Amino acid sequence: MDKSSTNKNIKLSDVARLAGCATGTASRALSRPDMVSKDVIKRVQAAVEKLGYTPNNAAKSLRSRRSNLIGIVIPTIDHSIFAQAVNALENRLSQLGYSLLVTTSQFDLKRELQQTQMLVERGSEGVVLVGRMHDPELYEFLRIRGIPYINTYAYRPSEGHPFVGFDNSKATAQIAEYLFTLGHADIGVISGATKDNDRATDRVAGVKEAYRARGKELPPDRITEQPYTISGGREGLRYLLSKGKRPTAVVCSSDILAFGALSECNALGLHVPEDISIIGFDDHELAAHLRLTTMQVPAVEIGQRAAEYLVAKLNGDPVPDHAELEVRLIARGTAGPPSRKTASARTEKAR
Amino acid sequence: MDKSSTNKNIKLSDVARLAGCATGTASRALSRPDMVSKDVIKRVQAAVEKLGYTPNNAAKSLRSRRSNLIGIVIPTIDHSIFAQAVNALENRLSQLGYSLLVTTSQFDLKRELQQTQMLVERGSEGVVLVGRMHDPELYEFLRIRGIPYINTYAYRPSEGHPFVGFDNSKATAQIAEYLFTLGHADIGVISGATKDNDRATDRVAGVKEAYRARGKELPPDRITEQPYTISGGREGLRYLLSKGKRPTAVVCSSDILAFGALSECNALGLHVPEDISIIGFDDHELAAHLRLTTMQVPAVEIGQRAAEYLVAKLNGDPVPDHAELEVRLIARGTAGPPSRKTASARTEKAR
DNA sequence: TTGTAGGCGTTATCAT
DNA sequence: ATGATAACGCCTACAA
Repeated sequence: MDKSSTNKNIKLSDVARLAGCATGTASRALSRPDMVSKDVIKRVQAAVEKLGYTPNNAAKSLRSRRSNLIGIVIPTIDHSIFAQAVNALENRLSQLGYSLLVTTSQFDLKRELQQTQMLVERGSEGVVLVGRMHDPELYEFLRIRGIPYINTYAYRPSEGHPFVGFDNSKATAQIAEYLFTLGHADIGVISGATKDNDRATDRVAGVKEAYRARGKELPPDRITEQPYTISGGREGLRYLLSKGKRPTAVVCSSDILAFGALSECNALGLHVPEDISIIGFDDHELAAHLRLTTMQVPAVEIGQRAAEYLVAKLNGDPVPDHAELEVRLIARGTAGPPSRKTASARTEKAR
Repeated sequence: MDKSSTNKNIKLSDVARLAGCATGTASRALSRPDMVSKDVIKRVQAAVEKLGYTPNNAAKSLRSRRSNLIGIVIPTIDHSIFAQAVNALENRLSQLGYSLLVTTSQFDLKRELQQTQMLVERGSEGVVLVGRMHDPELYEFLRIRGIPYINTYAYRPSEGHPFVGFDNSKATAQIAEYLFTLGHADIGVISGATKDNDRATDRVAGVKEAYRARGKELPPDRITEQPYTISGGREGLRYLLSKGKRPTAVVCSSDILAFGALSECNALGLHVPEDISIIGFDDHELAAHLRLTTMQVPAVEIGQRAAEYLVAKLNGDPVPDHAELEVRLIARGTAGPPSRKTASARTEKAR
């Protein structure tokens, strides 16, 4: 390592000169060592080392038309379930020789479109998207440019897009069915904002479908939309309690909401699951700790599979366009049979 | 929007031809509209629209020697406190016209070096680092190439590097001092792995320093290192209880560890804070919910400031190299005065 | 096996 | 204000 030099603009031709060969040869020595003599390779490597040469990726990309960059547009990174997937995605991409460009849509489909275009301009060869509903122009943009992409955290192959994830509405339908089996007949739903959010929308829809499958309907006042926060969950629970007879069970579309609901039950002196059952979604790191019954989401596998899918596509390798991953209902302590006695009208206590 | 064409390889010269001007003029029309006539701008924009032109970023970077890319190497994204900072960093960078390349070191300094070099090869103009201890070669690499960088989540200006963050050892010293003031004299520490992790190391050191400031020493068997998980926290608490008389308070170097410790106390029938005080670090989203007394860390501000610092440096704008951000001890329900009666030796219950 | 030379798409420079 | 031309650093035919 040459310590004194301020070797900023070392280029391959400098390496070649020092190694006593042509630039093209030096290039081959580095990227196709099998096409070059042992001796030259050694000299080139020595020169690289001595000069502290780093390839210029812009030039490489320009010439080779390959950036080795993958982009992801995520609603927000500040969400443990997405963070886990991004982490897994990055690790797998890194192993496969790709780097990850991360950007956020803030749950705004127009912004998602803009950010995707930006990622592509920046050279992303493939794009990871969250959910299944995107601006139609987004799909068109990707199609025209021939950029491979994959929808994650959702599964709806009939829509004709590549998916790695699970069907959100089937997942909550399964939760509701589980509650029905336990004996519940009156279920409330605390949802995150459904606008521009197909995961949230589908999760609410799943509960409705489960009702319909039993020939019933989920009443509109059994659904409340709240911000994805603890206090959103608390507020949601209070809302549900304020509508006449209280539901015997509550399905939350994220664990954070469920934590808030749990917290509010605690504050109100409601016993879980005796007085009311609460079920979450995600299997957050702390769900086990709080004994929350919840739906486990394969975030890590989603990240890994998305990486593998895109890289396979880019290499022209065959790879299925649809991977339905398993979600698993983890029965812990917050859901049980409804209590025999009719729920006493204690809603006034809820403010 | 031209729907039928498969406009992949539209270049600026195509736009220029359609707009009836020279390539260079078209370039200026897009990037320096003030140097070009209104008329040409309009024609160029129309041509861009019609052809669906997207600039080739590799060519742009190669020629202009600017990538508008910033890189970050983070131990893991899968950690709410880092996720928050990355989220804030990305949002701020996006506003400033930069994109973010994210990569992870997995708490390994050699890997951190490699990843940093990779980020720079990929064209990052600036680099965000976590912590203050890095491979010396990393600093050298950045210095030689003249790449601006900033250390985050730490503050030690005497080391001669740019910092935006807080002094981890001062923070835990403050926690220990708070406990001393409450009347505690025997404090245990549950730390994350300190290897290659200056934040963890400094946090342990802070408690030691607080002891020394009072002319005492923190006994080695009052410190345990555990993985950053709930069960790490539980295990850590059990370890501390297994060493003779139990400490009256425990400082955890992250909230996750504290949640585990709390959980274990609960399982053991230990009342918090009557029997034992527990303090965390981070002010995790759920800390308020669990009434955890903890140190609040300005993750969002760290992310924003890091973005602003690097962009200012790249623009040649003056900007201070050191920003010490405030941490704040949030007193909630898990720390209080030690109980009067001598703690009964109930350690055998802790397995 | 190695050298030579042209071009990837853009912006900068120098004219006009 | 605009046009022409030359790089930016690398890779890859093609020639030797």
